[in-house]
Amino acid sequence: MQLKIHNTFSGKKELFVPRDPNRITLYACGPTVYNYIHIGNGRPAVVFDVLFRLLKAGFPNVAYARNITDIDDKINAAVPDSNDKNAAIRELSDYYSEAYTKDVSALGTLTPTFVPRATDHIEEIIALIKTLIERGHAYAAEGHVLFDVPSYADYGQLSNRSLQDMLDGARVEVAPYKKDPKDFVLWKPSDDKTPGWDSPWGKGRPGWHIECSAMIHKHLGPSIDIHGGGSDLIFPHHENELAQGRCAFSDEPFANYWMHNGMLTLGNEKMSKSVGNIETIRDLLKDFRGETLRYALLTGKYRSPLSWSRELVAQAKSSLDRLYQSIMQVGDTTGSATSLAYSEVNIKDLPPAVVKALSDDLNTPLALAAMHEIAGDINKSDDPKRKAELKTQLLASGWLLGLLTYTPATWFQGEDKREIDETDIQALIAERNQARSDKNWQKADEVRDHLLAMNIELEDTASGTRWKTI
RNA sequence: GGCUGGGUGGCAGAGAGGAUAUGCAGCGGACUGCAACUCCGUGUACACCGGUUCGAAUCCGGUCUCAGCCUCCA
Repeated sequence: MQLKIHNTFSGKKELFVPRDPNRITLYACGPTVYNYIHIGNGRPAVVFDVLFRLLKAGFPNVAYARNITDIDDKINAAVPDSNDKNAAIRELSDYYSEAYTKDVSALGTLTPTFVPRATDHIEEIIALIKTLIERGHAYAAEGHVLFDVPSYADYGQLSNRSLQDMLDGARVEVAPYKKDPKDFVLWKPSDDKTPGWDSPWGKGRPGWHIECSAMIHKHLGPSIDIHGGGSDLIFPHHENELAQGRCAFSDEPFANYWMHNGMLTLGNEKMSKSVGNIETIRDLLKDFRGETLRYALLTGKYRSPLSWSRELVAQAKSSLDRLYQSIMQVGDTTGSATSLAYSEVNIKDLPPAVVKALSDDLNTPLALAAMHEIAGDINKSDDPKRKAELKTQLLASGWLLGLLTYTPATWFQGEDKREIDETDIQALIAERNQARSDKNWQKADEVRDHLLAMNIELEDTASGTRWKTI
């Protein structure tokens, strides 16, 4: 597979050369769990899920880790003071951790190979901090341990900024125990109301950044192929992860390729909790299927900002309808019914246009266009054998993008929005068809309008009358 | 101020020196009892100003403008 990846580190599109073709390693930053995630948080989950699927189709073994950060001061702050605040914090992070998994699963993401949680890796984190101190890249001060930024000459390489740039207009926190204003916290002291673990530096908890370095090391190794996340993580999160990884583990690149997805905007501004312009996946799922949301997320290239709107989702729904319509046209009797049957598909059995698009730095809009070409060919062909072949291609492509997971019947006749049950629909259709054979058009139209008022649309085909929920 | 990446038809969004992107919506036609689905047809689209070139939306320079990061953020 000739996969090209835009590498944030070099700022260029590069040919992907695995460290070991027999074990591809991919890490994507997951959420800090203290509330429901919004659709912008879902983007990296979906984008790196597509990458995971593509890699799986091209390589025998792909190890994909997507972490959950369940120790953070924002989580602590989200819980009111109480007798057992620690237990309450744990409960909260457990709850939102499950909510996260549920939400991204609704977006059709596969379960990653590893879903490590920060609090399950305190030992590794402490060991990592020890190593950094031993190697002269970190120091303890007043119960804290700090990373010594000036000790790492390459600091700033990933985010392409010089130390001087960072100081200009800097809003870095200047604490008395810091040797340098840019030094960042690896470990900080905890009081009784804050979760903490015993450590050589007293009871405390890890800072942000260090948990990712530790989990990557444990599950994937000292160096990995691809590290991904949102573009807002480039600095400082990934820069710091990189510094920790390089200083602790090896002189090899911490990650060979860094990939960053662009932000979703809502109303000309980045969707973010602090601005308040968010749409949670929970809320969106009340009106749309997860697959529709996923399609909407994939209509833009992952690196570009994507302006989110209900209209975008509505367009995604119509576009998916077209794909499902063409599959339905072939009929359920021929071949597999959904893309789920193609989970073991190999790159060589997929439509070249789709593979080519995705291999070019995950060009999902182009891949979707290729799928629509296939759908159009299905509709235009009158050779049943050819249609069946094309349907196979379409569904296999669907697997790669995580779409077309429904049977057409379920897609169009799903129960989520229906206000009438199926037997009644069938009875009304029979009534209307009787009226039609009597050439009682007025009656026939009345029945059709009646159904339409209940969001049921009819299609008279050569093989009978079909209905769908709109 | 520094660093990124953008500005494409009503909307979304690819492409990237000479090509029909694709989808949604609209319009005309075929099919249909009428529709729906589907098919066929349909858009002087590439922010602006210069330059390079036989030829530029695509390259170069400048202008305007938008978003992101520089602080927690996906």
